[in-house]
Amino acid sequence: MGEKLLLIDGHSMINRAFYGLPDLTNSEGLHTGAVYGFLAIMFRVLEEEKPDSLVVAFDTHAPTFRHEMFSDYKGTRHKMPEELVMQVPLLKEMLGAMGIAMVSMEGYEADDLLGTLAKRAEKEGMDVTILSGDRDLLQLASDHVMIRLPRTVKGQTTIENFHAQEVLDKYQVTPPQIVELKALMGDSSDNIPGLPGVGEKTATKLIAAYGDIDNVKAHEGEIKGKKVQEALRDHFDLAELSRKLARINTDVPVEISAEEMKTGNYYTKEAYEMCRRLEFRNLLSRFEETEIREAIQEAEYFTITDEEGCGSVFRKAAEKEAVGISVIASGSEILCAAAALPGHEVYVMPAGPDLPGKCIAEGILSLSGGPVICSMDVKALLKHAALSSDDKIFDAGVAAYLLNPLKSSFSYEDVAQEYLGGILVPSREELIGKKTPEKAYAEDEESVFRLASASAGVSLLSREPLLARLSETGMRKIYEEMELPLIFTLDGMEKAGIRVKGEELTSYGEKLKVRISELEQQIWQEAGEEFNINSPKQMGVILFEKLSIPGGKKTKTGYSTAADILEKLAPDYPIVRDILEYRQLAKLKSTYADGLTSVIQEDGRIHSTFNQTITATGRISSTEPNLQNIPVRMELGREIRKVFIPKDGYVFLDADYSQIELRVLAHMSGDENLIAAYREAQDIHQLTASQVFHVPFDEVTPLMRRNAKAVNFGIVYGISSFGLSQDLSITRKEAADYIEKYFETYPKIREFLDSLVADAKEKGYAETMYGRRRPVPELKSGNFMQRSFGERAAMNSPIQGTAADIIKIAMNRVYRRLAEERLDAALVLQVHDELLIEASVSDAERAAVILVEEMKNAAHLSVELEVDMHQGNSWYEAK
DNA sequence: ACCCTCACG
DNA sequence: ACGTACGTGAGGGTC
Repeated sequence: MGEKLLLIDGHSMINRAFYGLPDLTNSEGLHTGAVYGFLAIMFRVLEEEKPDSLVVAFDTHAPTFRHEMFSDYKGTRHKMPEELVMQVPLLKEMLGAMGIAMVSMEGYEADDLLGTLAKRAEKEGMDVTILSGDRDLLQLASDHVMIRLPRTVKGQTTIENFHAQEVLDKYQVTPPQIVELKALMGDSSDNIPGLPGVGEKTATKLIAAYGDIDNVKAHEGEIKGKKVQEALRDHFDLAELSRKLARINTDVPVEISAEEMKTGNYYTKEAYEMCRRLEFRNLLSRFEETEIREAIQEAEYFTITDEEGCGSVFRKAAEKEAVGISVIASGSEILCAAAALPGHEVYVMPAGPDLPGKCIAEGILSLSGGPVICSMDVKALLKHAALSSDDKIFDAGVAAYLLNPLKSSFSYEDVAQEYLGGILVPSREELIGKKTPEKAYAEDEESVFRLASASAGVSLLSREPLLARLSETGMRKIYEEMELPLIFTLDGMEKAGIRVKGEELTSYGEKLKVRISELEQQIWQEAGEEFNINSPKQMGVILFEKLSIPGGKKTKTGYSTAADILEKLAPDYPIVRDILEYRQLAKLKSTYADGLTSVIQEDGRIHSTFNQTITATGRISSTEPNLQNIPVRMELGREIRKVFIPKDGYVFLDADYSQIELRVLAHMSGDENLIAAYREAQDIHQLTASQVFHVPFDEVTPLMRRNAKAVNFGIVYGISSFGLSQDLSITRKEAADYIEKYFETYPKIREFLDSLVADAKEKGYAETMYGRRRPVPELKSGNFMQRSFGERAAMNSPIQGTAADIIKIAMNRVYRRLAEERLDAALVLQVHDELLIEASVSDAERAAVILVEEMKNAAHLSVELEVDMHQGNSWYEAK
């Protein structure tokens, strides 16, 4: 294979990085985002291409031969914003520090230098890659010159590659003809003039048919379209000029030796120092973790296809200090697994005739008590191998979540990007696209092997850097003592599931269906026409246009038909009342009656998934189905809870914290008044009303209590007078008045909330009592709305998050004690401040004591944690 | 894919 | 002036 040369279009790439990525500044206020973006993509391409030589070309300030030809020519260096101009010397300094060759030459653009160097290298038999953001470079593509154009779609950068053939495929013209195209259509970004009336479509058609503009001119008479004919006749000189401007000069007298271009070690001391100065933390780890990069790049891969081989892999793994494991499965059936061992070895084990999935599972289980078992998702692993909470495990997904709970997913490639210095691992998307691993496995085993290997490898290699970051951020303790045990607690709940009376759920649905049909007819009659009541758009038109009900616009897309709007209209319009009832019933039927029925498994139970790495605040979430939003507030919906029942001979124990968030607030703020209120009161909202409105406790009216309760909620959410006014349907002024009175009564609460905001502004994150962090980047926003949101999040997250921490502690303790004391009882649900246990009748009493005790004692605050517990033969009864 | 609506804490 | 309460997930409609 020939030598490989990588050429980078310096200005176009830094421009791309500047506009495509968020700006960064270091602590001295230096703008660095574009430099970072440039380096990130450069490293990515370097690792993909592994070139033997590398040159970065830059434009100069001086006018070029094109300006001499055409005074209006703009070129690529016009009008760069100051923040970007400042970064060019920084980039050059960094490249210099890394020993990377740079070229620029007065009178020529970077394009011309790239073209010249590419042609020369090609002549010498080298393969050339040009990295640029500028499509004009496509004219240089050939069989040995590849143009790579990065594109960012939804935050994901992909690179489009063009040899001559791809140019032809995509543009219907050869690379040299790109110039002819531009001659006809011009280019507004360079200010290259085009022929009037000729756009991309016409230009492509003409060049594809005639080859070049001279031949187009020669056949002027045949060309359809009077306008185009006229343009060719009157302005052909313009096209000739544009062609000259567009054509890259591949014969520039640029001098650079082969020796200068040779790649060496980029990770020099100078470059390291500069990364420190610019605060490129991700890049820094590249310098520190070259061994890790080598590990991935130089790992040896083995495929194991029989039991014996599988056995020896796990025996070998058992001797190691740590091992990375990933499993690809279809339901409960293992398709393949990968084990990554220290020392750059990765074993892929596809299940097959000589290697049953069960053996792989046993192999994983055999690691129990041995090495640290590392995985991107330990809970998923537990579905195949029931490791114990005493085993040493590392969960890279959970660790990465704690370090940044705002990310939507914790894939191995993200973890590699952030914590392994952006080492190159094939991304999931590249390997299997949008297909499920199951489907991809059926089509192409190999790609799934690589997926499993990458996942296992990254989980192993990321352990040290992730643990180090957890220690640095003070979250090592909650990782180890709260989140790791929780994996087993949640796994237990998922495996337990909850029994559901399927037939009753169905008949409940049918009952709803009858009433829904009645309402539908009624509504259509009242509307005077049939329409889709489920469509807010159609309903908006019916209500606010056809029936001229006042209530006007609300959303961007049209009329709001949300319940709070409709409720205000209900007293005056029967149709609105019917719609509200219809909506309620339709929701119950689709989401709950039908939705839950469809997820009842063969054991007659529903097994939800409890997600530990989703929420910004530290709460858990529940999916497929969501069992944390089963109706309770309205009686009709609440009835659904009657179908959730314990198995025969068992009962439900349901315990929930009473106002845990408000109690957390009382404790964290240290407000003596609120603390005292909790120590005395039967009813905190009534007492708040009494103190805020200055009336004796016994004279608090229901309305006053309701208002005080809303204020209490509002405080927890990060109070705003607007929000409160909406909730209570009062004016903003009245709401502001309530808030003011509240803060007068509980002065330390105001101080506390202010301090949360100030703290988060300074540190960039909000923090729970236990040290769990939630970044709040919105606090830095110049946008008032965004910033206000950040302030509310900074007030709410420590409160909601601390409550979440407390119930996690309680869950783990309950789970452990039920097991240790060998009670016939299991946790089955968590609903943020509520735990549900299914206990055998004989052990119910003892389980109840454990449940209440552990919940109350999960934290010792300056106010008691009060717990209400009920027993019942359905969730409905136990609540 | 995104919006709207609505169920829960 | 800005036009919102905090945190979730699911279903249905629309483009």
